[in-house]
Amino acid sequence: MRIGELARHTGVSERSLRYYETQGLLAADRTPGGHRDYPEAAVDRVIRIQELYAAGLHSEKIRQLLPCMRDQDGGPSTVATPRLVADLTAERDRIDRMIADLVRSRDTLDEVIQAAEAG
Amino acid sequence: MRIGELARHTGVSERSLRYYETQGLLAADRTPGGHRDYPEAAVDRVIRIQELYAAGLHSEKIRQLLPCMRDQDGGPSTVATPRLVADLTAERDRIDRMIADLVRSRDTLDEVIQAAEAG
DNA sequence: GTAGAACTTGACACTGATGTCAGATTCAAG
DNA sequence: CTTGAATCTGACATCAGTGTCAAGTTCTAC
Repeated sequence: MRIGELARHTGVSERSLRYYETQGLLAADRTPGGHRDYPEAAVDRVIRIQELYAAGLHSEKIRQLLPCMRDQDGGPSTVATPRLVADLTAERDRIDRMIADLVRSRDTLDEVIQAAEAG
Repeated sequence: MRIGELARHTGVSERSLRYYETQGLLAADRTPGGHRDYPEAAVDRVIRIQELYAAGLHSEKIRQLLPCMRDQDGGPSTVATPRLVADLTAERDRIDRMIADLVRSRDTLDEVIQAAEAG
């Protein structure tokens, strides 16, 4: 799969896909001419990466995390080191707080929206 | 209440509190010498503002939204215009998607953490 | 082989809330 | 008063992913 197709399938820009590669998050084979050639599994991986970015993780953490994730191919996965587990636990808690904040904001918006629709 | 105390009570930096003022989000009385003097209700308001920023709303949207929120004092609140309601509904849906993404990321982290603790 | 679409690398810009620093002023307590 | 803590304004930096443009190369279909 070429980069344009992958971009279309994931909704992630080509620019970002190339950036992910420089960050060591997404490998690609190359055609003889140098064009990137992605496997099918790249679609799921890119979506995961995008989600983790949205969750506020930085490239480095994602890079450490990815090999520990259960692969869609069912391939072998590395086990996280204690240090990484500690980091990820902190991230997990941060995400929990973020979710709680978002729910409160959503409730705030709902309240205003409903007040307007009722008025 | 002075800015330092407000910062301590809300966990938001003085820098940010001054910035909120420039954005029209947070008004303050002034002492004769020019120091800001906040009412008690500012604490709740700042926390709300912070949550809305965290939810990805920009200053302008928050500025439009704030007068429509039910005030902690139970004071009168403006009703959102149809245009604003449309905007807020879009934001609400975006936040919903964001929450769903975060939950997926949290699950991903949990999976890796649990795999490490089991291993 | 040729035209046009797709891809390559590299560089620069931007966003927008927040950190930080400097120099001046005000406040509060002794 | 005086002194030190707190606050003021203004300016500049930062972060990190992403947008965008340029000039050149490769791919694909006719």
